[in-house]
This record gives sequence, C-alpha cells and structure tokens, in this order.
Amino acid sequence: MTPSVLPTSALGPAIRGIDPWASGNSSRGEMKQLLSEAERTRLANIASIVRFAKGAEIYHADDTADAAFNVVSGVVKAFRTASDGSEHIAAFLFPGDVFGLSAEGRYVNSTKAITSLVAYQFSVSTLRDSLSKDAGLEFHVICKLFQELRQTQRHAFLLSQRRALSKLAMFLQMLEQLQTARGESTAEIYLPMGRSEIGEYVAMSLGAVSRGFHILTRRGVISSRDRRHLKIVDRTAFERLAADPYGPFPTTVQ
Amino acid sequence: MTPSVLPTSALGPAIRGIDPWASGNSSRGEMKQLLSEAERTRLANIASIVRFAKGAEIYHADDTADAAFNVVSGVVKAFRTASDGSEHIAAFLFPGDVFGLSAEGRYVNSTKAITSLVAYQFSVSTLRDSLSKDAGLEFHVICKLFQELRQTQRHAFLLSQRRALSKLAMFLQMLEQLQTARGESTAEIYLPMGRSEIGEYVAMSLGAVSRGFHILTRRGVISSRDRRHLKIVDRTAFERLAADPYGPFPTTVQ
DNA sequence: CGTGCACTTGACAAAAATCAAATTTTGTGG
DNA sequence: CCACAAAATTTGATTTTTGTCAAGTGCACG
Repeated sequence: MTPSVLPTSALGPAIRGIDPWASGNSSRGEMKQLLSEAERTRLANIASIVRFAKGAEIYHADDTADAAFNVVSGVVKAFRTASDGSEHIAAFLFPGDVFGLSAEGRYVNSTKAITSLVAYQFSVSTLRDSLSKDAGLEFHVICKLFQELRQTQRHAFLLSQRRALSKLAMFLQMLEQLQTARGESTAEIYLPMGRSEIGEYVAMSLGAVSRGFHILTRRGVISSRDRRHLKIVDRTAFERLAADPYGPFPTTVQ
Repeated sequence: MTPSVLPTSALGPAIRGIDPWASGNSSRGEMKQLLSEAERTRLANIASIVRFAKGAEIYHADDTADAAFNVVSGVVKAFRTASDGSEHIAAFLFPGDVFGLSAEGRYVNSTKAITSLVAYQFSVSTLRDSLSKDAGLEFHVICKLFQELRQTQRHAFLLSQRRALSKLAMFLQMLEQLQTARGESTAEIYLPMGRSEIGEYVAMSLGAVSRGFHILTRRGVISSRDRRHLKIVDRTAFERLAADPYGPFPTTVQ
C-alpha cells in the first residue's frame, strides 16, 4: 500500500446515503450528500487524497487498521480469502462510500481497487477525535452505518436465493439502483467488475455466472453492448426474477 | 400487536455489544454492557416493558415504524416474506439486542417472538429526542450498529457457503459464540428455533437441515440430548467445517 | 499484431431441492 | 395423567440445478 499522495481538493469528502430518520421518504432510491459544506471542509483538513492503480491492494485483512477511506472515484472490493483459497466478496464500494472505518483494531476484510481509484484517506485516530467533538458528524456516521447494514441485509437476501438467474437479476438490480442513487444514467447498467468477481459476490461458480448471463440474453431479458455494458430489455421478466422484498432504499432496520 | 404492559423494571434497558473503538481487544467473544448505569436509568424512563407470547407477531414489515424494542429475555426472529410465500430470516435477536430502531419510516422486516418474550418498548420519536440530546448514547448506538453490521456480514458469509454441513457448522458456531457472549454456559448449545427456522436462516430446505444434523451426528461431530440441545463432540472436525475467516468479534468493518 | 488472461461452452458428477410418506413431539381437553 | 389431534421432524425416492474440469475463443493490453 504505497499510493501517491496529492493535495486535498476543494470540495472535500462526501458521504452519500439516506437519513433513516428523515420524515417523508417519497423519493425511493435517492441518496443525498449527508455532510454539510462545513463538515466536508473540516474533514478535508484532516484528510489526504490518495490514488491507487487498478488492481492495487489498499489494505489486507488482519492488518492494523490505522486508516479509513472515502471513495471519490473508482470502485473497491472488500473481500475475505477463505482457508481453501477461495474469495468471498463482502461488498463493492462506490463513490461516496466509506471503508476501513474503525480504530485500534484490525481490518476484517482485504480491499482492492478494481478500477483506478481516487480516495480520501484519514488517520483513524485523528478521525475519531473529530468525531467525538462533532455530534452532527457522529449522527451522519450513524446514517451511513444504517445504510451499509441495509445493503448487507440485501446481499444476504440475494445469497439466500436458490436460483442462479434470480441471484444475477437481483445483483443487476442492485447495481442499477446504486447507479441511479449516484445520479448516473440508467439507460445502461455498467459492470465495473469481472465475471469471477460477480461470482464471488453472489456465491456462484464462474461458469454459472457466464451461463446465467447467456440465458438471460437468450431469453430476451437483457442485451449487452459488450461484457460490461448491458440493458434491461424485458423489465417485467427482470423484476419477476429479481423479486426482492427488500425495496431499493427503505427506512428501517429489522 | 397487543402485548401486556408492565411497570418498568429497576435495571433498565441493556445493550450488549463490543466497542469497536476500544483499544486492546484481547477478549475475543466478550460482549459488554455498552450503556452506563445513568444511561440505562434515563432510557428506563422513556420505556415500557412489554410481553409477547411465543409465536406472537411484534410488528409486520411495511408497518409504520413507531416503536423500537430492546430484548430483555427471549428470542425474536426478524424475517421477510417473499412473493412466493417463502420466508427468509434476516436475524435472530437475543437479550441485549435492539430491533425496530428507526423513525418515521416503515419496518423492513416482520418480527415474531419465537419464545415467550420480555422487551423494553420505546416510542421512536421520544427515543430520537433522547438520542440527539445525548452524545454518549449516540456513540453507543454507533457501536451497536457496528456489531449488527458485522453479524450481518457473517450471515452473508455463511450463506455464501455451498456445502450444507458447512452452513450448519457455521450456524452452530454463531449460536455458541452468542451464548458465550451472553455469559451462558457453553457445555451445550441451545437452539431456541425450530428446524424450518434454521433452514430459513441458512437458506436450506427443511429436509436438508434435518439430514445435515443427522449426518453431523452420525459422523460423531455433534451429539444431541434432544432436538434443541446439542454438544460439539469432535471440535477439530467441527472447526474444519465451520472455517469462518470472520472471527468471533473483530473490530473493523470492510 | 501477437500473447495472455478473461470469458464462454460442453460433458459429467455431485449436491441439494422436491414431493411424499412415515414418525415423533407437543399441546389440549377430558 | 391419558388419549388424541395437530404440528414438527425425519426419512426415502427422484429430479433439478449447479459445481467441476477441460477445452475452446476472443478481447485487451502491451
């Protein structure tokens, strides 16, 4: 982990999420910037910007957790290597997400940039000080944690599906919703990760993932411009496969 | 949801968990009371004690989330019913756990008491006021969220296993560790839930769960006094099956 | 413009889901 | 405390699905 350090940018760290305590939650799928201008500026002062090349490891599971990160651009995978060498991906982290958040402990997962990555880096001890002095910030951490918890519950639900096609459809639905939440176009779904990484996230063999996409295409549910850009053609069939009782971005936990 | 309301007890609400910011984390598996005496008393003043009979529904998914709960004794399941009628259990909640925590939103899961249950009940709006006035309490909520997030990540990891025996072993390991964490005896593992509920949590058919226990018994890995009380006989074989790269209670997230 | 790595595809085996029937437990009302 | 009914669990036979292993194929990067 030896990234190049750049001067901190003007805007400052950004945490995207939903306020679970907000009243009207009409805009399903909308994630807003949780931090105020002032908070972002304050955080910028204790952060540095780091870059990682595609494929670079950011930290390794069980390393001492002395830094936390906030994604500016790019995508990160958080994974754990099992004793038999297989990898399980616990989460994909997108711009506005936070990872490594902790202190005086050890990282649970390894993290790796799956695209070229720009992120804010925080010293965990410094961050903790700032947190304890700023109730507003502390509150926003709670909001973000709520969101991560929900996202992980959805992942668990995805994994509980028995049919490969359902898993894939739910996975695509998640990506699409995250794309929407980031305010990007929904015309096409972009897959920043490879087939085997999808397999490691949805718990299917590489072969089954490939086959699954093939079948979805043959059935006219999706169509793809190339391996990483696809479109939902038959929305009805897609939703039926992805029937996810957990909506896009609800408001409550458990 | 029409529980009997009793006068609030002396001790007050209790939240069990680990402080992810605590320095030395030597005592793996230890969960401590996160709230101070004062905090518990303060919370007791805005809570009422409620009882639910075994099998009673506490609230239903998509209901308006106007109350949060803190388990005093008994076990709760948080689940979601899929469109095809099948149920997926997102979590089991034990004494010291919190559920329904949210405000002005709708519950994500349904919850049901799987044993007779005693819990503290909070009005979500009142609780939110207390939270915003008490930074210490806010901090402890963060701690508890960290722990729930970790637990959910473990659940996801369990679900990513392909072999039925591994899933079961990991499930038993979780129960055992929670038992330890609650300070109960570890001589025997107690299963408060039925076989089908186990299946709904680990994503296996009822039959596969039953067969799985049978095989573990036949192989001499476990032995059971009755359906709900079992012992680990061959610890080595057990750990090999349950090889869980996520330890009992680590300190970091992602 | 080649050379690898990532992906696809095929054949087969293994594991768990399903469906159905037999048993055991649990809870209830005499 | 016992007999019965209902519910939960075990067990068996069969089918479906996905994992595995092994070739191909093609896209991407140097």
